[in-house]
Parts: sequence; C-alpha cells; structure tokens
Amino acid sequence: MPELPEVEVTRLSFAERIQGAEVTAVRLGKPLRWPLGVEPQQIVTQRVGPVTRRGKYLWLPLDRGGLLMHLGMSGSLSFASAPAAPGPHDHFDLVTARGTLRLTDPRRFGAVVWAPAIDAGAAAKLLAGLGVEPFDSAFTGAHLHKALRRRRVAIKTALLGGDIVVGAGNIYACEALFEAGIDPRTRSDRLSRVRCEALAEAVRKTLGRALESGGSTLRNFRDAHGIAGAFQLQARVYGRAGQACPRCGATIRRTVQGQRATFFCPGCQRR
DNA sequence: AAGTGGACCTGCTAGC
DNA sequence: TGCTAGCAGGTCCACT
Repeated sequence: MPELPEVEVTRLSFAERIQGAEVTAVRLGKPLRWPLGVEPQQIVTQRVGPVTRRGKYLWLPLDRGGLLMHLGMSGSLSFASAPAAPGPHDHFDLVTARGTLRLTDPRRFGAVVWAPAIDAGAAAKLLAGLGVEPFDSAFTGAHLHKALRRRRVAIKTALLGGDIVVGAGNIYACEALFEAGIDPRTRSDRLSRVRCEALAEAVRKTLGRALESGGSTLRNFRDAHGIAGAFQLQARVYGRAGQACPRCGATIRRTVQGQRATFFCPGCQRR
C-alpha cells in the first residue's frame, strides 16, 4: 500500500496532535515484521516529540529514544481520542493522554521498532542504504545519472530499489516512468543524462501530485483521520492494462519485473 | 558490487 | 454456491 505520499499524508494527519503527549500505555497485538525491541513498560511515561519521515519510514521520537514505524504493504495508522476496541488486525497501540495511535495491518509486513536514536540501533540499520529524498535538492538528474551508470537492471527495478531515490513504490514508479516517457524495461545504464533529468522531474511531479490528492487508496489506505486518498483516480497506467493510453491511445500493457507487476504504454514510453 | 529469487502474512477476486 | 489459484501498495536476506 503505502508509498511515500501515503506515509507523508499519514504523518501530517497526526504529528501535530500527538506531539508533546505522554505515553500512558502500550498494547501489542500479533507479531509484526520485527519484535518491538524494548519492554513496552519502558516506553510508558515518555513524551512524544516531532514525528518525521525518512523514505517510507516514520520516526516517532520519545524522551529516551524513539519508534521507527513502517506500514508495510497493508498498514495504516489511526489516531483517535476514543478508539474502538482493538480488532483482529490492530497490532500496536500507543496510548497517550491525547489519543491512541494505532497500527492496523492485516498482512503484518509493517513494523514498529524501538531504537535509542534515529541514527543508532535498529533504526540506523534499517535506514542505512536508503537513497536520497525525492524532494531534497540533492535529487537531481545528475545524481540519478551517476547512480544509474553502474546499474544494468531495468530502470523500473532500479527505482523500486530505494537505494538511489526513496519513496516511489510500484504505483508511482510506473506513473513516473509514464510521465517521463521512458519504457520501464530500459536498462538503467542506457539512460541519457537528459532523460535522467526528465525522470527526476517526473518522480517529483508524480509524488507531489499524489501528495496533493491525499495519496492513493487501492484497498484500505486511510490517513490517521480515516480519510481515503484519491490519486488512484488519476493514475494513467497503473492498474489500467487493456485500456487506452490517455496520451497516445495505444493499449496499456502489463508485464512483470522482479516479481512485481509493471504497467506501461508501448506507444509513448520509449527505450 | 550488483542481480536474483524466496521469504514474511492475510484478504479479496476471478474463474471454474 | 463453493473452492482454488493468483494477486496485492514493501523490503529484507541469502545466495550467485
């Protein structure tokens, strides 16, 4: 589910309200991807600081460390002052005086992990190796071109890797490549500098538009207020195999790369 | 170093 | 109507 826009929309929807709140209880459901890494009791009485995002991870700082959270494929966070009784897919509650932050995640690929600091322990390990932020000034066509020079994998696969630029998952990688007019099967090291400039711009534009739309809701994504996203309605290739390309009218195709579905227009996306 | 495939887990849908 | 195969927004890890 959640790619960078969904994670950022989620962050914006509860960060201000939870900041400064004291943790009064922690409730764990079924195991998530990794163990919490601390006794829940150790978190109680700590205060929540400003929530930040790195790639698709959220960092929730506490007085003596913090929690690194990931929504996996099917996770979402809610923040409510009077939460319902936990359901079968509610696997983490951070109860505070201001409300309860709850991770709901049917597939349990998500995670909540304690670390003494964002650059220490488990957090450091998980965040190491992430690429640049797409909205950072360091993310340029030149950066992309330099990184892609040593890669022979298809550009779609390279974008999804997250070690060059973070944030574009399967939907937005497909959409950005469409935006840039690049065939997703193009070998990374064959992309010219000019096309890398176009791609960097397309990634920013695509993620930016999704952010403005509140993210994409394919199945169950909601922000912490329970609001669904709307970007999926403006997706131009993702999930549209067999339909006409909105730009050139050719039939959109579906293929598989690295065990993930890829959607593209054979008419206006070139190698 | 870079690339590949498998692993994690559950729910929904299309098709028989 | 009921069962089953296939698919889903991520990413870590082991292995070549």
